[in-house]
Amino acid sequence: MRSDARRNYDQILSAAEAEIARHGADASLEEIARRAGVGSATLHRHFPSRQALLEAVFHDRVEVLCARAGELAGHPEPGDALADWLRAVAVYGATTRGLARSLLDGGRDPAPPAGSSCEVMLVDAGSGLLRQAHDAGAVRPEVSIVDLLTLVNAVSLATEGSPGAATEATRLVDLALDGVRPRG
Amino acid sequence: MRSDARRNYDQILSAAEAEIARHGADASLEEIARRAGVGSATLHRHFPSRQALLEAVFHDRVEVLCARAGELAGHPEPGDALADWLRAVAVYGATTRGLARSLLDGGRDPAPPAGSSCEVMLVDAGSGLLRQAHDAGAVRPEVSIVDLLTLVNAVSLATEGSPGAATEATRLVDLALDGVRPRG
DNA sequence: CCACGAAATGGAGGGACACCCCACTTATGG
DNA sequence: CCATAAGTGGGGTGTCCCTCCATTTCGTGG
Repeated sequence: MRSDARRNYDQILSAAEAEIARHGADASLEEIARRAGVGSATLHRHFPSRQALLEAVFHDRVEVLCARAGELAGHPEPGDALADWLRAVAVYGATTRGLARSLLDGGRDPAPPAGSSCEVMLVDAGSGLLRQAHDAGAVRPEVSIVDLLTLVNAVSLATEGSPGAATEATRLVDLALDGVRPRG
Repeated sequence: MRSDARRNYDQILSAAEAEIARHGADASLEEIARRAGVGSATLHRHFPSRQALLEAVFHDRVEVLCARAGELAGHPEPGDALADWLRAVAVYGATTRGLARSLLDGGRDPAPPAGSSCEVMLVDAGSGLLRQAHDAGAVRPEVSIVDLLTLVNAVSLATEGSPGAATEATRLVDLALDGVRPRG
């Protein structure tokens, strides 16, 4: 990759990060190009679709979440480890504008870039935690990782943008984990 | 209201219904006006914002849901009645393109039209069912109707458009009601 | 050091959209 | 029947996404 191309790529990415933080997943691509100091054609060559740009912007953050799943893998209480991780995913999604929406669309679309999408990364990272939780009998056997991530992402989506989004998202995830009906 | 105005209003509404069913909440307002056989200015006068149009389109359907809540009010098992209703709301949202999105945005926005929005209608309708369920001890006391509708709407949003959306939505609502953790 | 080919660029332009203005049409009550 | 106010829609503006292509820039082999 030529050095000027790399420089432009990075500038676009950081402009996109700022703009998406301000306006969410629907941020104007032209405005991003403008702020990055490049022409719109350059943006479109580096990122052929809006989804591609979103994935690139959120890739680092999602990687952090995946790393957290790795740390939690050895936790003595697999059920708590899974719950902690799901809460973390929900909070990230609820507080990072556009992420939840991007994950939702990314999971729906024909998923052009094969297995490297953010959604796939999260599924892979969560699968291990869920397996351990299953083995420990801490999670109903019929629950899949896709179920859990769908639910958590839905919560992120629904709470994103509200004041106290993180608190709200955590509450709702806990509610789904424990159930609406009282125990006992 | 003059008779021709009323006629145009109705034509816009039915065109919007068809177009939103085809393209979701992002349907083109110009296309709706075109299919209704009116100018775009007419559409914008009758419905000052996209949200206003969506609310009008979904008003009837939401009313049906509210009526269903009324029917379920006298059910001998308040917990089951609430669960039935929440499932119905989730299925409606998941199978009616654009509804969930509309409810989400409607609940977030400054809500211009005071208390007549679809979101408020559902909150009102659900409050009675939840109170009865609370009294019967079938629902945790700290759970509010807004929590439940947010969760259910989130599920609708996340499953909308997928094949078998209704089944998927029902599954996830049941999961949230019973909890991810097994009962003991 | 330089010239050259490939890589990269960005501005212009096409097509679509939301929204607004304003000259014109039409329903309706007296 | 007609005056008037309500209602209309075509066209204009500004924005957006995306593509084409003439031009510039990089990096390398002589």
